[in-house]
Amino acid sequence: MLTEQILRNNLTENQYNAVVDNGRYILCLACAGSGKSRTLAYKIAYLVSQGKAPESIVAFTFTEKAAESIKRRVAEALHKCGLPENYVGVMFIGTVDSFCQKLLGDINARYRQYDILDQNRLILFIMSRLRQLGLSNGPGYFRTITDLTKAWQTLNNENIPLDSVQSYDPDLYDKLKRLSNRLESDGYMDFSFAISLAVKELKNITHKEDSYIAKFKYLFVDEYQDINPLQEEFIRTFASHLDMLFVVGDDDQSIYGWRGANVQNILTFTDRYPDVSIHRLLINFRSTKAIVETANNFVQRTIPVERLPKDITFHADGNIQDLRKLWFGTREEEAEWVAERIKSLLGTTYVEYNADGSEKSRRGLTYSDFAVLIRSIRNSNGENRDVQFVNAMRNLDIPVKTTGEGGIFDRPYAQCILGIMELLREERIDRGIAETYFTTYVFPFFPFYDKTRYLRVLQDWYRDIYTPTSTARRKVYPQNFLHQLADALMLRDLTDETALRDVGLFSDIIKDVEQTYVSIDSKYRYREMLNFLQNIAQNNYELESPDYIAKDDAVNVSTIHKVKGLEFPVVFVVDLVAQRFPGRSETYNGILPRELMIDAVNRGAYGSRMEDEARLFYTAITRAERLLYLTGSSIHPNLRRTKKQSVFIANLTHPTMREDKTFDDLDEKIEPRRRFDDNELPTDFSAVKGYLTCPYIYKLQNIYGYNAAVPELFGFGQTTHTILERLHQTYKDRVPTEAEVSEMVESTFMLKHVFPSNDPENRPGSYERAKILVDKILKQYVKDYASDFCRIRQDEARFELSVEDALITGAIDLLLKEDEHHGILSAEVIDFKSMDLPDDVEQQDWRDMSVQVQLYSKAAREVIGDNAKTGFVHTLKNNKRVEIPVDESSVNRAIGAIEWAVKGILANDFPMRPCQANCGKCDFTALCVREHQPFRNQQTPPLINTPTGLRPIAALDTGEEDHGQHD
DNA sequence: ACGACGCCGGTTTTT
DNA sequence: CCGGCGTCGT
Repeated sequence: MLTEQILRNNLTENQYNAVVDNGRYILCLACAGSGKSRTLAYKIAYLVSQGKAPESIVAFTFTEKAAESIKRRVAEALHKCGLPENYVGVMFIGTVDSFCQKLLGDINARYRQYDILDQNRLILFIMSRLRQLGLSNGPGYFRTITDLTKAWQTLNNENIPLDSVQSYDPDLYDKLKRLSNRLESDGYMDFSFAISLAVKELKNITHKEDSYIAKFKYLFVDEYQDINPLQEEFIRTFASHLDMLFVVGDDDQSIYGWRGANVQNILTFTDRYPDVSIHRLLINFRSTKAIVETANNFVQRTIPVERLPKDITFHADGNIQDLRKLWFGTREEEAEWVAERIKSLLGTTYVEYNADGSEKSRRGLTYSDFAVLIRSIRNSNGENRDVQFVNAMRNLDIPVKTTGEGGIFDRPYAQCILGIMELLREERIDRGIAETYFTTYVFPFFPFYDKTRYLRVLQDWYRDIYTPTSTARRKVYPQNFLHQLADALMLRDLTDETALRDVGLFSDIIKDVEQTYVSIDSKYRYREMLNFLQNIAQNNYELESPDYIAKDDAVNVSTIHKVKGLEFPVVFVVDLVAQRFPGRSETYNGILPRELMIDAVNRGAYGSRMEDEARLFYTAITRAERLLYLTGSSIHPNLRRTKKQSVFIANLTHPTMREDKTFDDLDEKIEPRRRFDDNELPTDFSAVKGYLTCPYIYKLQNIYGYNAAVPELFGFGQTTHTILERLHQTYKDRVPTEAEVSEMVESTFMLKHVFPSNDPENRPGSYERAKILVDKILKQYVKDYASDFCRIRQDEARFELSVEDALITGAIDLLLKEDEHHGILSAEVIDFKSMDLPDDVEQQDWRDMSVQVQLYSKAAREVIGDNAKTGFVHTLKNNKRVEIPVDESSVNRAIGAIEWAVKGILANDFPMRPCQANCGKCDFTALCVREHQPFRNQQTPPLINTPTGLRPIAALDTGEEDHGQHD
C-alpha cells in the first residue's frame, strides 16, 4: 500500500496535515486525548518513508518511560509502512538530558566516563567533598547543602552565567564555582550541567557539515509546554543547524512551572521562530462530551490570559457516562464513598470503539480502570494524605497501587536495620545495649534471626569503621554490611513480601552512597552516611506498594503529576478543598540573588500561581474517559478547622453534573478484563537477558531494587573503551606511537572507585596495576591493528527487538572496519570486562555474549546491510577473536529465548533456579533460600548456540556441568 | 462593615 | 517564616 494511503487510514485530516508538512518550524497544538503520540510517530515514519536517514532523526520526550512508549509507536508505524522496525534503534528517541550526554561523549570520549548525579547523589557529592567546597557540617547543614544544590540546578536551568553571581553574592559564587570545578575534575555531572555544557559546545560550531552533529536533520520535541529556559536554549541552538523543528504540546497542560518549565516557550513560539506553520489537534477522542465541556469551561474561565485560545471539541460519548461533584462531612466518608463506588462499578460493561464508530472491544470494568487523583500525597507530619482512601479500599478488598507508602524508615524492616546501623554511631559500643535492641526491636520483625552471626557482623563492622586508617584509604562497602545483616536476620525466610521490598529500597539508597562516597572507611564518613539516611533518604526515596511492584490489577492512587500522559475510564479527583487545591501561591524562595532571577520570578517559575494550579486541575479532569467524580470533605483528621470547598469545583457547572450520592448501575455487568497496558512491558535488554540466568535474581534486582557492592574496579571496561575511542578520534590519519598511547592513558584513565596509592612508585596498588594493564592492552591493540588502524572506528550500536508487543532495547560496543569510502566492511563486538578471563575458550561461559551478538547481528543486517559481519567477540585482554555463530537458526534461537523470558516476566513468574554456574558467583546469596522452584510456564526456551556448542540457558542448567566462570 | 490580631498549617518530582 | 482565615472589637 502507498504510504499516503496508510497515513490516510490511520490519521485524521489535521493529523495528516501535520505529518506531511515539510516546513522548517512547525508547532503542533495538541489538546488532551487528541492523538499527539500517534501523530508524532507517524511523522517520524513518514520522514523515513520519504527516504530520510533514520539516524538524522532526534526526538525529545519528557521522561524515559515516554521515550519507550514513543519508540513502540514509531516501530508500529514503521511496520505499517513496510519499513524495518529496527530503524528505531538508529534514531535518537529520549530525553534532552540523555541526548546531551551522548553528544558530549561524541565531542570528547572523556565525557563517556562521567557519572550522572540526580538530586540525591548531588547532595551526597557535596557531603563527601564538604571541606573542598568551603562548607562545614553542623546543625542545619543539610539545609545549606539542599539550598546549594537547588541554586546550582536553578542557575543552570535558567541559563544564567555563573560569573554573574559574583557581584551580587561573592560567597555563593565561590561555593558554586568550587562545585562546578569539582564536578569537572572528579568526573561527575548533573542533568542541568550536561545540557549547559552541551549548549556551550553547540555554540562553537561554525560548519555543521564537518562537526559531530552533521548527521542530524530533524528534531521533534514532545511536551513542549514543559521545557525550561536551558532546554529551550539547547533546542533553539540545535535547531538552527537542522532542517526541521517540530514541537508538540498543550499550554493548558503545563504543570511543571514550579521546577522551571516556561509555558511562554509554547505561547510565543510563533514570535520567536520565523515562518512557523501551526497545526491544531483539537478533537478530544478520549473523553465524553460532558467532560470535555466541563474542562473547557473551566480553563476558559480560570486562565483567561496566558493561554492560546482554542476551541476543543469532543468526538463521541461511550456506552456509559457519569459526571458528579460531591461534598462530604468527613474525609473518611469521602473515602468510603469512593471505595463503594468503585465496588459498585466493577464489571460494568465498557465498550471501546474504532475510529469509524464500530465496536472495538467489550469488557467489564476492572480495578486498573480506576484512578484516584490527589493534589499531594506526602504530609510533613507523619501520615500520608492518601491513607483514608487506601484504607477504605483495602477494607472492601480492593487492591490499590500507591506510592504513598511513607518514608523508607517508617517501615519497620528498614527502621530495624537502620537502628542496628545506628548502634555503631558511637565509638563505644555496649554489647548489652546491642542485645537489648535486638530482643526489643529486631526480634518481632525478624523472628528467624541468627543472634551469633548478628553480633559477629556488628563486631566486624565496628573494626572496619573504628580502626584508624594508616596511610592509604581502604575500601569499606556498606552494601556488604546491609547484605550481611540481611543474612544474619534471615530476611530470606520471611513470608512478608514488603520486607524484601523495603530492604531492596534500602539497598538502592546504599548504592547511591557507595557510588558517590567510594568508601565509608572512617567514623566521620560512617556518621555522615547515617545522617544522610535519616535526613535525606527518609524523604527522597519513594516506596511503591506491593501491588504497584507486582503490576497487579489495582486501583491507582496517585498524584496528578504522575499520571501525566495517562488515561483512565473512571477518575476520582479527591481532596478538592480550599487551601489545598489550589494551594497557597508562592514565589521563588531560593538563595540565588533576586536580581538574577527577575525573569523567573516574573513568569512565576519555581513557585506557584493560580494559573499553574488551574492547569493542574485541568490535567486531572482530562485524564478521565467517561466517568468523573470530583469530591471533597469538610472535616479532616488532625485539623481543627473545617475545610471549605475548592474554588475550582465551587463554580464548576455542567447541565449533566449531578450532586447526589446514589450508586446507580450504568450498564450490564460482565466479566472484568484488563486493558492492555504497554507501560508494563519490559524494555531493557540486559535485564531481560538476566532472566535467562536466574529469574529470582531478576526479581531481586529489577523489581525490588537490590544491588551488589560497587566493585573496586567498576569502570575498568568503560575507561578502556574511552581511551580506545579517544585514540581513534585523535589519530585519524596515522597510527599513534607507544608514547602517544601512554600519554592518552595518562590523561584519560579514570577509576572512581579505587584510591590511587600514596606512593605509586614503590608501593603500587590496584589503581596503578589497572592503569599499567590498560596501557599494555592498548599498545598491543594498536600494534596488532597498525596496518589498518585508521580504517577502524569504535561505535556503540543500539538495537531494538520486537517481541510479544514489547520493544526491547539493547546496546553493544563495536569495532567497525571501513573501506576508503566509509562503507562498513566488518563489525566486531569488543569486550573489555574480562579481567580474569580463563584463556581457554572452552572454559568460558559464552551464553550471555552469544545471545547479545546474535540479536545485534539481526538488527545490523536490517539496518546496515549484509556487510556487517558481527559474529565476533574481540577480547582485549589476550587480543583474541572468538567467532559467535550468527546463522539464521542461531539468531532465531536467541530470539526464542528472549521471547520466552518476556513471557515469564509479564506472567510474574520468578522461580529460584539454583545451580553451580549461577550460585557460585551470585551477589544475592543472603537473600535467597536456594530452593529449586519450577517454572509455571511449561514451555522450554531453545538452546543457545555458543562457540562451544548448544547450551541450555543457565536457569535450566542441570547443575551437573560447570561451564566455568564468566564476569 | 471592616480592621487588628492571633493562630493554624505547611506541594508537586524528572532527568 | 509567613500568608490567610476566623474572630473579636469597634
